[in-house]
Amino acid sequence: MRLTRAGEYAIRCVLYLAMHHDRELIGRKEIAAAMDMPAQFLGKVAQQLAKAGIISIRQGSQGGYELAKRPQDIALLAVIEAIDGEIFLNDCIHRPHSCDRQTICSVHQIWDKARRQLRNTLGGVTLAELAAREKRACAGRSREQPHALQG
Amino acid sequence: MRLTRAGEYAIRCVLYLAMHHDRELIGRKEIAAAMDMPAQFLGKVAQQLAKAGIISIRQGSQGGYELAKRPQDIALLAVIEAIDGEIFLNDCIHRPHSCDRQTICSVHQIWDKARRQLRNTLGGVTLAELAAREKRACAGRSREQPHALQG
DNA sequence: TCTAATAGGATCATTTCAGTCCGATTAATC
DNA sequence: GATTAATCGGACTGAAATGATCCTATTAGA
Ligand code: SF4
Ligand code: SF4
Repeated sequence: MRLTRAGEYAIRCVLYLAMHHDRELIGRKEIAAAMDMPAQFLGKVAQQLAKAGIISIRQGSQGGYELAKRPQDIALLAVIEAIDGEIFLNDCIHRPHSCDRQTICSVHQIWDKARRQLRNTLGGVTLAELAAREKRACAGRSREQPHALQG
Repeated sequence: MRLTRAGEYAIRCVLYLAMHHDRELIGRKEIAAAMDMPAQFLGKVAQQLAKAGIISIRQGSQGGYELAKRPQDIALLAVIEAIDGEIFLNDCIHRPHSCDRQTICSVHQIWDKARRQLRNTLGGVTLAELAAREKRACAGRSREQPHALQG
């Protein structure tokens, strides 16, 4: 019942890209250093993101990553599911064959409802919103600095 | 992002107990057979449920399990969390130390919201409701049988 | 051509999961 | 009291997922 590390890194990566959407291409190492993750691991994650059509990658010297769509067109859910697969709180939702009793199971419906709710929440947030909020938070923090360095 | 097998078994176990709440004590093997799970494994799960105060266990000959509270006082969430631990979609929610950027992280808040929503949904359903719905579904199905054996 | 970058397959250590085994313990019954 | 039927609970195991890292190939700018 938790997000994998790879999923978390994927989010950090695209969030960084969204926050620097004005720049064309951003190198893997820069992203990894800024968002605090292993650069090699990010490479793996990025490949999956590219396959899912969320980012595009340029190889070779001066290569790097960039968003394949506009930040306001990428939902958080899409990023997560590109890495960790579609969200299914309980297996029986995904694989009907995994349990015989689902035709009468009252719990099954709860899982279905919970899953819809969760995917809805994550699907309703775009990278554009997240990046904007993040920038605001950072700005707020630097403005605060003279008053309260301890934060 | 999924329920463990142990959690699923725990739910099945307490659901069975709730559906037979009129009987005093029910043997482990009977529950395991009826709800289709390994009896040994159920033993492990039951111990945790007992520690969490959800069921009580009687040892010795003619021993077995029973609900420690009324079905309407046991939420689905409690059963799940007794086995799999408190639900945290993302580690940073649980362990603040696991990520430095959470003070400014816009994604953090989304996880927090999603988690609250999920726990709310699962916390709002009691065993009494589930058992009642399950019984109704079974009754409905047996009434249907003469008409459509294929289901 | 040289060099700086990613691609992508192989590999590996650790942890989690799912489950089993088995001796110890408990309590009803003979 | 002995037998028997049940759970307790710790040790153990195999399989899979997770979280990486390593290394060679490929790509493309200078
Ligand atoms: S018992 Fe119900 S909730 Fe559990 S796996 Fe089967 S259908 Fe799903
Ligand atoms: S970056 Fe944000 S969401 Fe991710 S672990 Fe850190 S605080 Fe949590």
